[in-house]
Amino acid sequence: MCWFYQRSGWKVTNFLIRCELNFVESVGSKRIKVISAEDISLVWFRDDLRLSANPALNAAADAGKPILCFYLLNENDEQHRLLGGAKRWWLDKSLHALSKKIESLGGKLFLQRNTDRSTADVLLDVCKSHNVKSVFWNRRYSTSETNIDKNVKSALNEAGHTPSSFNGSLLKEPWEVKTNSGNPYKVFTPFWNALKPDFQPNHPHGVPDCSFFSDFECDDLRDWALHPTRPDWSDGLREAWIPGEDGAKACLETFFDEGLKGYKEKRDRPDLPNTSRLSPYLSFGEISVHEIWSRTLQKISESAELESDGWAFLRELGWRDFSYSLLFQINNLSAENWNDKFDGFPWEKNEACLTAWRKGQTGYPIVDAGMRELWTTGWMHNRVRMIVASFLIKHLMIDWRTGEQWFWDTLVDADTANNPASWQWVAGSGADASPYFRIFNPITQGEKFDPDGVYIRKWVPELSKLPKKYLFEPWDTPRDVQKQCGVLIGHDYPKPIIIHKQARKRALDAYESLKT
DNA sequence: TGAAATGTTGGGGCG
DNA sequence: ACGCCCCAACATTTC
Repeated sequence: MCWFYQRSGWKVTNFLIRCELNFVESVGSKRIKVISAEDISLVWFRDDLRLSANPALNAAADAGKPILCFYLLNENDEQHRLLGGAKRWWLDKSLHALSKKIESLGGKLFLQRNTDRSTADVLLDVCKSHNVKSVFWNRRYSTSETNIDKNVKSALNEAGHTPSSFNGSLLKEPWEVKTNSGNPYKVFTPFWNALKPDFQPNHPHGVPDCSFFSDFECDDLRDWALHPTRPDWSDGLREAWIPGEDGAKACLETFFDEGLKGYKEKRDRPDLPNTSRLSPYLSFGEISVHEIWSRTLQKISESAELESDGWAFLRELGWRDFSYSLLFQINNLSAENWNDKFDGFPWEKNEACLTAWRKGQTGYPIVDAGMRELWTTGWMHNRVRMIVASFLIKHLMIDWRTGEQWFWDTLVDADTANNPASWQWVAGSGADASPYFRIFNPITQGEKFDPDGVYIRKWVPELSKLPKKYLFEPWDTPRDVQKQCGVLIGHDYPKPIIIHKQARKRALDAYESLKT
């Protein structure tokens, strides 16, 4: 069982406390030197771990002063949601890549960890110590993050520094897309129709010409111990991903070469390579969404047959902005139902079922394949995310927040906005949400979207020899066929933990009770 | 960016 | 030739 809980809450917390002590012991010996007579600029990297097409960095370059590149690992959890295990792994690699890139340009990334002070105090210290005049960053959009950033901004202003912020991660700022009456959209399609026509990508091109400030001592990334140990469960992640800006660019090109053509239809097929897999890069800001937009438009203009596929892909970028606009409007999108009717929903507590879901042992092959892909690679195909989410929420009737938290811990692309917005969409509590009575059938969804069973056989190898006829409902396999295929249902692979038809009825009854 | 139940239609088998 | 049944295929509605 140990492997299983390694990434979840309390162990991570204990782990952090250990590291915090180490840090406190070692920090006293470090002296931050103040050597520069000339003032410098600071670029505060957060969810924008890239040098190219980075508005904050470009603005700093335009200011003409040497640039101090700064990253703060915020583990002061009163305000900030701690990263899950998979993202901590990714962050480690991404910061390493960013450091190398900055070093190749003659600079250095200032790494600092924050466990007990306010972010504003940390920033003020750094600015004072290094004679920083101007501070540049790209904006974040959750309430907890905007609160932090507001505090930092006013603290810097009071102390005589000059903070300025930019849009580095969205197509448009949430407050820029409004209905005629001036309110934010609550339905995706009109939101998209309002955003799409006059959107002009405006992130700068390439890496700006600038000089870096690197005369400082800072934390060693290795001491942050973001990489998992005891056990190191990250092999599957390492095989699946190349975090960092170069990996992001390579990923985009691969998608253009192998996935874009046919995207509109095939993006729903987990057995095919037609999704972009850009989500983790986007969530860390390793690639500019404006750059993706213009490169896609360029592809469309080069080849007319990519028109509908290209726009289907851009529309998904629109969903990302839509999620952020919801995040921006609500105090805590991962904790509060967007639609407060759901506050009274009779969620079930069932640890055994929850564990089976997390481990990919529900007895429904398409669900288990997805959950195992997630555990192994830190990622899951979008169609399968909807299926497993629907299964947890509607078949097991477990609170969507529980699923959202599991995804937060295990996804390399766990996104502040997309993750909770999508869970709420499936639950029916979200904006423009899937109607409550839309309950995925985990058998027919498998048949429809993994028609040859390639995806299921890959991730649920114990079923790999089953003929297609039984692959989606393995419990119906005759005993002798089970023996021939080397899998005993109920022994080598679980019987379904819940009967679809009964679960469907139970969910419909529960949702019905909301109305009264 | 569903699924299931229910309703309708039309062709073929058959008395 | 006709009515009747069966049922697949499709359409509509209901959850």
